Amino acid sequence: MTLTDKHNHIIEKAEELFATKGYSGTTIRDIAKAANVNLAMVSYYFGSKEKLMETLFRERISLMQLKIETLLKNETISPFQKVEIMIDEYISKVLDKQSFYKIMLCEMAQRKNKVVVKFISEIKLNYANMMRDLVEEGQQKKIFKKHIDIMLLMNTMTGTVTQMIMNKEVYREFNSLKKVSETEYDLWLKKLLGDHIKKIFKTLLEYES
Amino acid sequence: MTLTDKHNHIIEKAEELFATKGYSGTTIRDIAKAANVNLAMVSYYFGSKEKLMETLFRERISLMQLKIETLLKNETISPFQKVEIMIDEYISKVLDKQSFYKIMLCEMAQRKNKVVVKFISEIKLNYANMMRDLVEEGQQKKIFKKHIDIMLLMNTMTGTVTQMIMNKEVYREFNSLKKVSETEYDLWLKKLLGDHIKKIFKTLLEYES
DNA sequence: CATAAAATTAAACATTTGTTTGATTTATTC
DNA sequence: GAATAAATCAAACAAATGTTTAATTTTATG
Repeated sequence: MTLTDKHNHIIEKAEELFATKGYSGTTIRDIAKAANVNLAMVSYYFGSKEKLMETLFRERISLMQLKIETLLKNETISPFQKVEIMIDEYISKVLDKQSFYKIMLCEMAQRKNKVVVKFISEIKLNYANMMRDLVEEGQQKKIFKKHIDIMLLMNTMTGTVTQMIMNKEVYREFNSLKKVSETEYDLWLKKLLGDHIKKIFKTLLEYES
Repeated sequence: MTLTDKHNHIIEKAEELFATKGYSGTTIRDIAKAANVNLAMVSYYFGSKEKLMETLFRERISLMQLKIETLLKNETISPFQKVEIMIDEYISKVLDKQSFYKIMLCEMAQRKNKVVVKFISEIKLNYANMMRDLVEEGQQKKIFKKHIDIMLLMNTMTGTVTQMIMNKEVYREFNSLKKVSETEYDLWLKKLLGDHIKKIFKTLLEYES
């Protein structure tokens, strides 16, 4: 099924609404109004509300895939530099698609839609497998420690990023930061998260020198 | 408003349902059936579905509060040992109340119910303030580093725990672990998470020796 | 331009929703 | 034990829900 501009427009609006009101909390009428199309169009284009959700996931998940084949082969950069690149790429993707990540989070908590859960599990495994490849390279070069719990490590990364996004307001309040624009804040957050997670990964991965 | 056994029974069932189906995805009929009471009883006892949710939060949030006044005054244990105790206590509470934490997560992502968002923000600030006190003690004793981002640190803890809970199945699959009972797995998870987070906190808080 | 296909619409459909009602049963109080 | 209050119930309510229909408009095709 190839998606037209109309499809994508509806998906975009649905994504925003699902993120702020939840799947069940969002009505087809909400989506139709936000997308400026007739109520019947949603069913006409996607079949049903559930199928719209699944199409949204199919569409977004593919964008979320990390690609490191070329990165892995590159001999000019160190294993940990590769890990750093992967961290940066992950943070960029999440900050770029915050709405979708919120939906993913809630869907994973509730595990209601089996198709959606499968998508999320797959991307989780994809991330972990990439990281495993990177870690194994570092281990073979005797730079990284043995017995690394890859998925625990990944969950520290994904968890930290998720929490920082979901608690932006609380973070600002606690640190009494001045109000800046959303994009400006996100840019700063990207740097903060990158440095923080890299520091954690460094101590967990590398041998003390 | 003092809660009777009947109140608590309905709250408990509602909690389970909200966690697995979401707030909007759960109907009053669902709750009534699960609690084995008449449909009208929910409104009779709580006023409305929304007020039931808020009562649930008021009830659970108070249980979640960390208490460290006595801990802070205790001179016989080191600042980092205090941090370790706090980490253990947090993990225990979350693992004990996984359903509620899932609800918190989704509610914080959606920020629809202002009363609920306020409760969650308060507990977040409560945790951060406790940690700030502990960190400041360690800093005064020249054991902890300066310029610690308390809330970033806390979000790494809460995020890691959350992700490990939400991705239990994926974790097991990735590590091809054998199926054990839920409680058995949680006990093991508690240890794993405790060690992991303490290690992270140690490197982020203490000066290298 | 005529015809077929695709897109769009308002209206209707049957369910499901949260909440209320008014009667009935149970518990409490004097 | 009568009177009052609290708890429970089935039924009803209007509003909202996802989906479909059948008519109309727009677009594409020869």
